[in-house]
Amino acid sequence: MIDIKLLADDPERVKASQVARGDDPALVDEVLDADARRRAALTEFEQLRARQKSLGKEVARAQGPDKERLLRETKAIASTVRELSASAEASISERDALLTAIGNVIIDGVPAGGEDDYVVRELVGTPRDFAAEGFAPKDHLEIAEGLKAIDMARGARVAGSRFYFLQGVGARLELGLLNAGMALAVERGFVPMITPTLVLPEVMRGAGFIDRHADEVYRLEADDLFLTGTSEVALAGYHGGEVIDFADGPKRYAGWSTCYRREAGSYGKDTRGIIRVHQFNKIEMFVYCDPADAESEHERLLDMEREMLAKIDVPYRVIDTAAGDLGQSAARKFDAEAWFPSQSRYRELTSTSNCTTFQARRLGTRMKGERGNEIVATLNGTLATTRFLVAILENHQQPDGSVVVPEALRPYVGLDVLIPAP
RNA sequence: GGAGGCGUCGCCUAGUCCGGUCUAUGGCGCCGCACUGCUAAUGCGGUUUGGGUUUAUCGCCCAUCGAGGGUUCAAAUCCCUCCGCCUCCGCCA
Repeated sequence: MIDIKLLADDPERVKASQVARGDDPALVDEVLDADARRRAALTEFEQLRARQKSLGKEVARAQGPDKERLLRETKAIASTVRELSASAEASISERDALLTAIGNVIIDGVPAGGEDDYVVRELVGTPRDFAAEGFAPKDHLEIAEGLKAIDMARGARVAGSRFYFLQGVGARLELGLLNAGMALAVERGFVPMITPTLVLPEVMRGAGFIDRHADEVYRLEADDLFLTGTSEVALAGYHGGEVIDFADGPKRYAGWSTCYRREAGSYGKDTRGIIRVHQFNKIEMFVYCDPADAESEHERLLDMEREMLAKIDVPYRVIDTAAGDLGQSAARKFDAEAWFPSQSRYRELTSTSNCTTFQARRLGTRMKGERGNEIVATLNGTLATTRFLVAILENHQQPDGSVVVPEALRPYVGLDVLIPAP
């Protein structure tokens, strides 16, 4: 949720952000109007409520006819107090409904526009020249089938489309990758966490996954719980409602979890292999910090992602995502996209978002500041995920169908080369 | 799954039976001031969080006793639902 004070103090800035996102700038004034109605309704209620309370005290003290008279008076206003209370509450809900429709205010420098309006920040490595090597690159699934590393058909039989089994060297590669990621996180001072993957509605909402992503999320109706699509949700809820002490620096966590996504809006997209699936594993970094440190923490997360991409040794680029392609909570987002030889293009492998105070405000996560308790900033970023396997398999494939394990992963995978099964 | 107990403003705690001087008691901790060569001790004052009013301060007001409903002129207190923790019983990987 955005800070209502910012709307009042600098409405033009918020409107500019809305325009850059392709959202409606008129919302800003609608929220301000709704807030004025909220204050008016609240004041009206509070004044009569104060009257009711002071009458109540007199009632307690009074005797005889005085008491009768006071009781008549206070009984007369009771129903009005109730009505005013209800309309004050309604005015708050109306304001909040409008307020939650406004996305986080983008950071200066974020490119305006939609999905295709990103700016490439850097380009690392050079795609392999398979033609020069004399063979055509296979896609990750073809390679994986040769290695008996991924079984899509049985995945579909057991759980439906977009499910799969990782088996043999595929399972070992994933475990090795995730362990390498966790080791890096620990080395850099992140607290390793294995998080709940089912959370309460309030946590799901707090993390920002109900308002705009509702149909991408699995919900267990019988228990009113949600399956999380990332450990970001549980880690965002971890310090919900708390006042954090940053004396020892930001709180940095690395959450390991299985992730579940309905992929409702992506029928027919990336149907082959494990690029887009309903269930996968991921190590997600999550940081709570002083808002003043948020941008430097964002760079730190991006550095972590670069290190991880260096470990798997694939060509990649980093893009500064355009405003319209940001999540509701993000003020800026950097994606690292790896080269997929089978598609001859870069595809997202990691994504790191600076949510500034937007997410923490809804979650009620604060810190001791100079002016009392202040809302903290939160940031998140991918460290390693199942999709990395696609990039590893395709970029390190050999003409004979084997795949060379990137050197940095070998101690974790326990293999130097993945050899096709007989 | 069943039975019972508990949940109070950082921590501990009084208050709940029997609704109204609860503007929630006291202690610990913490902050400020005084006294003192320093520390300690002592004394005095302050110390939930959000919101409204206010240029701001001071102040005043509203809400907040696990959460949400209800009863009532009035709820920490009575009723209902839910959540969490503890004890016992049952079932079970």
